[in-house]
Amino acid sequence: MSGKNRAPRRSAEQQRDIYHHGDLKRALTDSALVLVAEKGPKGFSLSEAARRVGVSVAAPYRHFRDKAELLAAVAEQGFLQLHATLVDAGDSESGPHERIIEMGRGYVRWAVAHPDHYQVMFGGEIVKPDHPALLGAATRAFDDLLDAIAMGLGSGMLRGRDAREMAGPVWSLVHGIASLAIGGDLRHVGIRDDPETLAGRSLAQLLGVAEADSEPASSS
Amino acid sequence: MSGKNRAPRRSAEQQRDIYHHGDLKRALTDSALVLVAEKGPKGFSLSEAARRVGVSVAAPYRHFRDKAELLAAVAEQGFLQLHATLVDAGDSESGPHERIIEMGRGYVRWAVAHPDHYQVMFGGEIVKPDHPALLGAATRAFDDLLDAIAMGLGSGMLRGRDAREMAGPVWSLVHGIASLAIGGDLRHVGIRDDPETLAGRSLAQLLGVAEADSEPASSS
DNA sequence: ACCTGAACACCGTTCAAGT
DNA sequence: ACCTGAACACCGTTCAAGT
Repeated sequence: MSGKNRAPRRSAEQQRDIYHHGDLKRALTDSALVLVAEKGPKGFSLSEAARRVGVSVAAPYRHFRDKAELLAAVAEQGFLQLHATLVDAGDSESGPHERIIEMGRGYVRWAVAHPDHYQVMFGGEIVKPDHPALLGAATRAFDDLLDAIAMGLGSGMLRGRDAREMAGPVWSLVHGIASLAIGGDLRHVGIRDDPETLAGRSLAQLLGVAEADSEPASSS
Repeated sequence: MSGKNRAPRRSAEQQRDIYHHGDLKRALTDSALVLVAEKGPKGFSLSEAARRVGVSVAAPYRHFRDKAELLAAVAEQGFLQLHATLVDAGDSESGPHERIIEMGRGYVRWAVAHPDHYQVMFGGEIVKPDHPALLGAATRAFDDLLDAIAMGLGSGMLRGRDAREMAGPVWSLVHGIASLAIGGDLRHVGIRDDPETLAGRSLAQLLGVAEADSEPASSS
């Protein structure tokens, strides 16, 4: 009796068997994340991700509709990390201008530190509404900025009408700096400032405030 | 005698023979441009470009080192068009602020009108310094903006220290708007303004000037 | 339920061979 | 000098078949 009697036969591959016990999906996204960081979003291939994780090239299709859906999962992870970075950056400041500026600096810092990941998130290979979880994660990151602006408006210390209307230029500015810095385009035209510094200066200019010298003087 | 006696045998393919009389290079870039506009930079393939132009898939390698070099030629064409657009936009204005704003609007207008072309130019598939002609064309477009700022500084109507330092935020802002608009990201977070309008508003804010209502009132 | 093997159509790139 | 034909290694995706 008992058709389930399967003792662990190959002890060398024990870990692998356990790893894939319903978690091939996570294993693949982890592998994809590493591959994207190693060879860039262009060099990433679904086949290699499958090989690395020890399954056939057809196996991923049990967990992802296609390559784009796996990349969407990678992008989603990126937005979660970016969200955490923005929350951290915003927490360390009290005034609305400084808060927005520090969030912008944090945004650019994360982007240039993870250029390939950032390119997956914004490289245009994925249509975000096709992947609800990705769209949600992206929206959450944007909401961090939106909330900071709304708080500033509410306190009266920031002038403006609508938070969403004000968030457009701010996001565009930091995304533009991140994107051009990653592509090397700023450097190519002789702009050699550190991107994070450039973000701070640009945001101060956009918000119409004099810029603090480098890092904030104190946190008290 | 005469080994060159080759009368036109296949009249149907006469045009094609003439077309490739030393101009396969141009034929391929033209074909690539159409393909990129039709199927996006992602869907573009060197093989299909060759097929469309009526040569074998190996033929392009006589004229381009690899796929990237053909894409670089396409990107170069894009920067030439963008340059022309910026010159046009700048010519129609006299004050430095208005000039810069109109150039920014022109930049975004061209980008959203040619989204796939723009993605080839900034999608990160090409390393610009590897293709001197491309780098030159890109620099020329950036110089349009640089010149407008330098003129404003020279006339004293624009305040600031260094033109290149001021160009960074301006370019980043319009590139960010163009890029996020093309990716649909602005729409996804509820920012439904026309990108060109957003560019005008954002630049006015960055430059610290009150914005003119929509289009400039008159050209005199 | 989940994975493999094999197949399909399609790439980018190389190279000997043709004219 | 310029192009073809054929080959190579590599994709993404599908599907019958295995356990």
